[in-house]
Amino acid sequence: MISQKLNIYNTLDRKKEEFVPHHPGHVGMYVCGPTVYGDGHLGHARPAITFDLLFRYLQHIGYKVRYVRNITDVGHLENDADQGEDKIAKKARLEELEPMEVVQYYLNRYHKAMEALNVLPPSIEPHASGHIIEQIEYVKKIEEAGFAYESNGSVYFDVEKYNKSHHYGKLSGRNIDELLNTTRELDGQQEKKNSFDFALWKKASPEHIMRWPSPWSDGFPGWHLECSAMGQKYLGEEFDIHGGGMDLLFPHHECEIAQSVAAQGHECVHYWMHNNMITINGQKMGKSLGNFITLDQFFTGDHPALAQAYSPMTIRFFILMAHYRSTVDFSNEALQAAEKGLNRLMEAYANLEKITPADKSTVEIAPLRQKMYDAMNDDLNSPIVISHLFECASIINRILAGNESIDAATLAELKETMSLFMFDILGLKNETTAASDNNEAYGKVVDLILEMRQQAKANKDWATSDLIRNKLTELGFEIKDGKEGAEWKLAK
RNA sequence: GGUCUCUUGGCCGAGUGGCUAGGCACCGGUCUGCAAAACCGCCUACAGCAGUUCGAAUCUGCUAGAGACCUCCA
Repeated sequence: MISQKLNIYNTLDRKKEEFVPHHPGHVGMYVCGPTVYGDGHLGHARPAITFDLLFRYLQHIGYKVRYVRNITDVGHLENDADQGEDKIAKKARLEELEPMEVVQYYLNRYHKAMEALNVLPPSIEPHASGHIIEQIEYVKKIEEAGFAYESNGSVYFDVEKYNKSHHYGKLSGRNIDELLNTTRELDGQQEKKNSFDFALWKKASPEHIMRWPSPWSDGFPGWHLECSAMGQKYLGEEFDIHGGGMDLLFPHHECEIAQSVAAQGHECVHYWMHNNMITINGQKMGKSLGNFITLDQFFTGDHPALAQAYSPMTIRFFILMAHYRSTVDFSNEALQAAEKGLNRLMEAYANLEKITPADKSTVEIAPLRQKMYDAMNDDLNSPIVISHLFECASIINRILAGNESIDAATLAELKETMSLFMFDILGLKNETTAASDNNEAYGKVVDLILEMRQQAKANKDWATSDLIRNKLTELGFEIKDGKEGAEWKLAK
């Protein structure tokens, strides 16, 4: 166990707090996962990467973490549908597929994208559709506690009653009076006592495909229930961290708090963490606005707004270059800057192999290492960690240029520190070397060509030398001339 | 309309009362046959106005602009 005092920003109090786990040595964390009825876009990468960073760091500093990230495959209403049919059911009818076929298709693609982004799989990835019984039981508990009422086969949460003994709106900083006039007309509104009441169970209309039997009606669980039910099932009545996007703060997370307090008499989450949005032209990238770019489109470059393809690691690095609670604006310029910066770090790391240790060291690594820990402990300040990694890169380059020297022990420390923060904690990985190192014969051919160029240079045959270099560059190689011959690598 | 947040150099993006990150781009230099890469140097900003303070990008107020949530959305 590495002793680190981690501070995280708790949305509940709007300030940074020291993280103290409920059970010493263990962390339970729940993060709202995707609704799998479409391809993941850049916005989906943000919480995945943010909480992957937290997951990795918590494990690194010695916690045993159970990380639950759900898959939403039922329960959300389609707002543009006349009868409020289930999103997945609607998509299924359009494509004439089984609802679960649609779910499986997009889930597979989601997993593939996450793997490409080097996002570790969570400990448990429960499906809402696999937890209907738990959700029904949860509704019963809320009913027994007197905070729910049945109306025409549906069950609603009685917000007004709840608010008499608790504060509905404590997380999002709202109060019930403000909500009175600002709630939208929805299907089933006439069944509710108040417009701000939310559904715990919805009776299914005859054409609704996804439905389950319940004490109240054949129907489906309400919008906010799955996270409460599955969080409790796998992490207990009280657990440490609940994460998700800021756009889920209200009503989703607010309702979760109300549900858990109603069902079990107390709150269950100690730290609420929210990642900010990714914007495009200053506006939130989102499904409803139709301004999203899918992750696959980024990887292939196949989108009118993209000047080029961006590798998964460029996307990951781009997201980590900003703090998770800041908005980050998408642009080709910013992505290209991230790509170049990442290459620089990776090259510097690879260049560690070329360093010959000296007797004395003119550089110190320990203070840098501590600064990186400090940054992580300060609410996961990944941009600061990255700035120190660039400092490491600069040190390596200065050593190679002969401006600094390093002894063997410090060199080992430098390598270990960079590897720890770049690969283990930030979760970056080297994409380029893997591509160029894995075919020996092919590499030797390139070496041979460069040897021939070296001959030409020795003969001062600049025309031939430049021709070879230009042709290789055209083919996507990057040639670097050094004192002892040339080096090459495959440019991306 | 209500609630909340943001506005940092050419671009991206940290930073919350004095020590003024980092990346990308630009420019100058070293190196090179020429380039590239690398190294050295340069660029020193905090929307505007007023206030608090010995001192403010950082605190307070006002003004302007932008965004989020209030409806499924990461």
